[in-house]
Amino acid sequence: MPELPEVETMVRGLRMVMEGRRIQSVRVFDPFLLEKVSRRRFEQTLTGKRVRRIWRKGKWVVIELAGGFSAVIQPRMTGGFRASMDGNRPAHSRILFRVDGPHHHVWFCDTRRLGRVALVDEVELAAKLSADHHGPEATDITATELAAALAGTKRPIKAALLDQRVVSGIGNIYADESLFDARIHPERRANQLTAAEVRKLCRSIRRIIRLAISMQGTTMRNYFNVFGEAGSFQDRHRVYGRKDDPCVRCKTPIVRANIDGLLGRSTHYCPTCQRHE
DNA sequence: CGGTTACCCTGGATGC
DNA sequence: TGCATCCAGGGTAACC
Repeated sequence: MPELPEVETMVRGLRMVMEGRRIQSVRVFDPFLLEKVSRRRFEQTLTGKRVRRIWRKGKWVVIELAGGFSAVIQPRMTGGFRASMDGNRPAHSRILFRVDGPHHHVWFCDTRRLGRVALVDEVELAAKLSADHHGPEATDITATELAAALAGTKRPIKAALLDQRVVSGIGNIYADESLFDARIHPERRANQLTAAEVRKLCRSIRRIIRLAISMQGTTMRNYFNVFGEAGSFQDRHRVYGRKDDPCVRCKTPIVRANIDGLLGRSTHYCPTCQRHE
């Protein structure tokens, strides 16, 4: 579920409960999520290590340990962390990190089990976070960078925005919201946007993603931060989840459609404000 | 190579 | 109430 603002919120919470602390134990309840590492090695490698730093790249969480190893977590659709002071297991909890702070228990929960967890050294970490997987961050991508990434592809602009190598951190919600803000139709071919449109889209992306971070992300159904609190950016959605509602700019009913090349994900837009020409 | 598709999972909502 | 069907904010391998 989470896109960049939700993952950023997640990471800020994790820092409060884990950063600088020592991991006392790790328990993997569902090894299915582990990527190329056994349950035993994952648990043993993390146990006893101090958490040096927690950060994110796009929608991926990095828990950096003293000594050089890092855990890289991809929450994908339904993954998230939950801190607690007692040992009660939350629903769908898959991994437990016990630390030496007041929030002794940090759980990784994932309803659909699509999330992935890797254990990497410095070299593997650099490879995982390279341009093979991630373009510039949506929080600060420049118009020059965006223009360069879009020039080479005739895919629909929305498909390009969902490609993490073009811009890192955007998912279905923020793609729709950014395109509405920039008044660009989601099916426009990426390489046919004018320079002015690319600049505008770039500003919209940065503005919306930053605003969403300040509002702790979007909670539609099951995203909550580390402390179980909902975000509030859903109150500012202009198109996502607003099918048939009047456009805030022109009153035209918002359309929800399936467009090609998006793996069946739904697309919301205003057919009047976002013209296809 | 760029672009598209199938698929990995589970559970809640919707429809009959 | 029960059951079938559809849908979900992601990412990647395999394919054309």
